[in-house]
Amino acid sequence: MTKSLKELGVLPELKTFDIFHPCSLEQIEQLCKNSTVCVTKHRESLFEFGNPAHYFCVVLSGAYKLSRPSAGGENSIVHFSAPGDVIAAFIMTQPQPTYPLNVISMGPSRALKIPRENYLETWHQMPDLIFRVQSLLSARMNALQNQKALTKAPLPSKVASFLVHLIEHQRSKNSSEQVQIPIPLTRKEIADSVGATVESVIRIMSEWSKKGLIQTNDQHITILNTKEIIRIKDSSL
Amino acid sequence: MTKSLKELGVLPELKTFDIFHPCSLEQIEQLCKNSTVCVTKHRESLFEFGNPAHYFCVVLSGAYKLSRPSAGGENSIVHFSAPGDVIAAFIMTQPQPTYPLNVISMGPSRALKIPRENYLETWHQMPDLIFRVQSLLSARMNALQNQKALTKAPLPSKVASFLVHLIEHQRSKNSSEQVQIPIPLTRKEIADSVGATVESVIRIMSEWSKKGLIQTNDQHITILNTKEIIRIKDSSL
DNA sequence: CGCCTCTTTGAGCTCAATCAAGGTGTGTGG
DNA sequence: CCACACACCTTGATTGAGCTCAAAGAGGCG
Repeated sequence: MTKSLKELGVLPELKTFDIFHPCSLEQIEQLCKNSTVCVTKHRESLFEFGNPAHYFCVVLSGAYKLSRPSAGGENSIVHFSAPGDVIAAFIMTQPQPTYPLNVISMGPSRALKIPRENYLETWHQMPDLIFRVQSLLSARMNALQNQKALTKAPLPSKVASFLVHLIEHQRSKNSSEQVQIPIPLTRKEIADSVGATVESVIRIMSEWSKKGLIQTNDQHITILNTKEIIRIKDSSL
Repeated sequence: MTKSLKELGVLPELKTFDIFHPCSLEQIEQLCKNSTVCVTKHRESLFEFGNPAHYFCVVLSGAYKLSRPSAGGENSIVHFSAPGDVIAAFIMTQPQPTYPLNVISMGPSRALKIPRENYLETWHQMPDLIFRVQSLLSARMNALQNQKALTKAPLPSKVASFLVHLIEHQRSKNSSEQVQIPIPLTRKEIADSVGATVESVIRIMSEWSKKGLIQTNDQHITILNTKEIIRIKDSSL
C-alpha cells in the first residue's frame, strides 16, 4: 500500500522546487525518509490548530490555505501555500510543537508529510537548505508585515494589495496586462484574507468588474488592468 | 576609539541571552567578530527602511521599535525588541538585502551591529544557533498571525490583547495581579501597534483607568486587574 | 519663554459591518 | 429523479464603532 517515494516518482517532482533544486536525488531521498504523500480533497484538513505537530509538509500540487481560528468560528486566512511551499517547518524546533494554524485543502491537492525528526536531524545538517527554508519564512513574514501596514488603509486598497501580492511572481516578467491569479478564490476567502466581510468584498469587486478592471469566471480571477489596480492599492498614500 | 568587545565586557553580557547561552565566550567572540556596539539616543534610528542591509543586530539594553512606513507618513509598529532580541538576521540570506523596517530607539539603548558576512559564514556553521534564531523569528511570526486574527475584533479587545502580549513572559510565573509593562509606551505607540488612532486608544484606556484596571505614570503602564483585561481581550469570542 | 511631545475631551461624519432577502449551482440521500 | 441542504454570489437598507477635525492643558527642554 505505501509505495516508496522513488516508486511514486515524487523525488524528481521535489527537485523542481527551489528549496530542493541544488540537492541530488539521493539527498532528497534522505531528507524525506519515512515521509508519506498525503492526498486531500477540497476543504479537507491537513493539519488542525492545536494538534501536536509530528510532521511538517511540502506542498506537491494544488493549494492549501493556512488560517487561524478566531472570534465566533471566524477564520482569518494568513497565507496561501502553492506547490513548493513548506508548511510548519519552523515550529519543528520547539520541544513539543503544536500546529499554530489550520491547514485546509483548496481543491484536490497533494502534500508530502515529513517526520519532525528529519528536520531536527537530517535537515539540521544542511545549513544551506535551512537558509532556503528561512527565506520562504522571511518572505511570508514580510507579507504579513506589509498587510499590517495597511490596517488603516481603506478596504479597496487592501483588496487591491491582496490581489497584487498574489500575482507578484508572474507579474515580474510579464508586466503586460491580463494576469490570472494562480489559485481559485471565493469572495469569502478574499474577505477572510483582508479582514473584511464577504459583502464588502463583493461590492468592491463588482464595481471593478463593471469598470472592466477584473473578470471572474468560476472562481478564477483575472486582472485586466493591472495598472489601475495598483493605483487603487496605493491611493491611500 | 573602537575598543574590542572583550575590553568592553560585552561578551559575558551576550552570554546571558538565550541565543548565546550554550556558547562559550570564545565562540561568541568568533560569532561577533568585527562587530561594533552602537549606542542610540531616544528616537534615534538604528536601521532605516530600504537601506542596504550590511549588518544585523542583537539588542543589548534598552528597547527598539520596529515599524513599517505606510500611508501618509503613518508608521505601523510591527514589533518591540527587548535585550537579547535579534533584528534583521533572517534577511541576511538574501543576495542584496535591504532593511524591511525602520528600527527606532526607545529611550537610550545599545545594540551590537554584526556584519552580514558573519551570519553567512560563522553563524551558518552552527545549526543549533540558527535554530535558536529561528525560534525567535517563529515567535514573532506567531504574534503577527495572532494579531491578524483579531482584525475584526473590537478595538478594546485589540488593545487588551496587545497589553497582555507584552507581559506574557513575566505573567507566566507571577500570575498574581499588578504587572508592570516592561517598556515605556506612549498612547501613540499603542495606537500604531494595534492599528488605530491615538484618540481612540486614549478613550479606551481612560475608561480602564477610571475603572481601576490599569494605571499609568510617566509612560509606565501597570495592569492592576489582569483577569478583567484578559476578559476584555476575549470578549469578542 | 517658546517649542515640542504627549495627553485629553468633544462633536460630527463615514466607511464598512450587520441584517435581511433572494438567486444560482452542486452534491446527496430518499 | 426530485427535494433538500449547502456553498457561494448578489443587492439593499440601516447602524454604529472608530476616524477626523478642532481645541486646549501639561510637562520637559534648550
